[in-house]
Amino acid sequence: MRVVHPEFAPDASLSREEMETLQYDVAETATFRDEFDFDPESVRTGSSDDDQRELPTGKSDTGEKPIVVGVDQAFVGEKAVSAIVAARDGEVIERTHAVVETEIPYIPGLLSFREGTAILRAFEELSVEPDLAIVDGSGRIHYREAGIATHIGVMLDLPAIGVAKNLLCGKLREPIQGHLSEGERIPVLANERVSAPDGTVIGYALQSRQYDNPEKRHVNPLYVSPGHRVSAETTADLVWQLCAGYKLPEPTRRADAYADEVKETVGS
DNA sequence: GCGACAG
DNA sequence: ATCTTGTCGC
Repeated sequence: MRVVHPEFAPDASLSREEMETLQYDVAETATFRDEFDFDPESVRTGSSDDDQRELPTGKSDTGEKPIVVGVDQAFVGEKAVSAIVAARDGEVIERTHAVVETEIPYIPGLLSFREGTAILRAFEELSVEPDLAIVDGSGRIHYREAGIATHIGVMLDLPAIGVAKNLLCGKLREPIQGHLSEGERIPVLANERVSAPDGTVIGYALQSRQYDNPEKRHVNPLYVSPGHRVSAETTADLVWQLCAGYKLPEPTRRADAYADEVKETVGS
C-alpha cells in the first residue's frame, strides 16, 4: 500500500525539537473517533470456534470481512526487522517484511523515528488493502498524542491501534489493587505529562488474559490506545475480540513470530 | 538535582 | 528490544 502523507516521514536526521514539532502535526491530523467502514463485530481471530456456518443465503461474505494486519519489530545488531501479517476472517492472506539499518537509539517518546521507516517500507510491500492495523507500542498514550501507532496510521491514513505492554504516560483512573480479572478495562487519563486536556481518556488498561488463581500469580494488563480513526472505547473492544485466549492479540502474535522468522534469515 | 521512561 | 536455563504453576 502507499503512503498518503509523506510530509510526516519519521526522518531520523531531524533534531529532537523538529521531531517533537512533527509529532504535534501528526496528532493534529489524526482523529480519535471511529472512522472506518467495517463492522467492529465482524473482526475475529482464526484459532477460535470452527462452527462457521454458511450464511442463510448461502453466500460467502468473506469478501466483506475486514483485513486486519499485525505489525511488529525485531532487531539484529543495528538492523531493524519489520514484519507485517495480514489476515481476513482469521486467515493469513499475506506477509511482508523490511530490514532497515537503525539510525538512532531508542528514546522514550520518539520510537517512531527509530522504527517507523522500517514499518513503512514493509507496508509498501503489502499488496492487499488493510482495514485495520494493530501496532506494537502506543498510539494516543503519548506525550504529544502521537505514538508510533498514530504516526503510522496517519501517514497511511489507515485505522490503527496501539498495543503496549507498559504504560508510557498518563494515569489510570482507578489504581489497580493487586490485579484485574480477565476482560476488565480501566481508562487511562491524560495527566500533566500529556498534551491532551487533563482527564481526557487516551486509552485503556485491558486485562486480555488472567490466570485461574491470580492470588498466587497474575498477568499484567495491556495498555491499548487509538492510533488513528478509532475511538478509545472501540480500540479496547477490538483488541479484546482479537485476543484468542492469549495476552497479546492474534495479529500481534503472528507478526511477532514472522519477525523472528525473518530475523534468523538476516545476519547482523 | 530526582524521578519517569512504548520498544 | 535483546541476552538466556531453569523453573513455578495450572
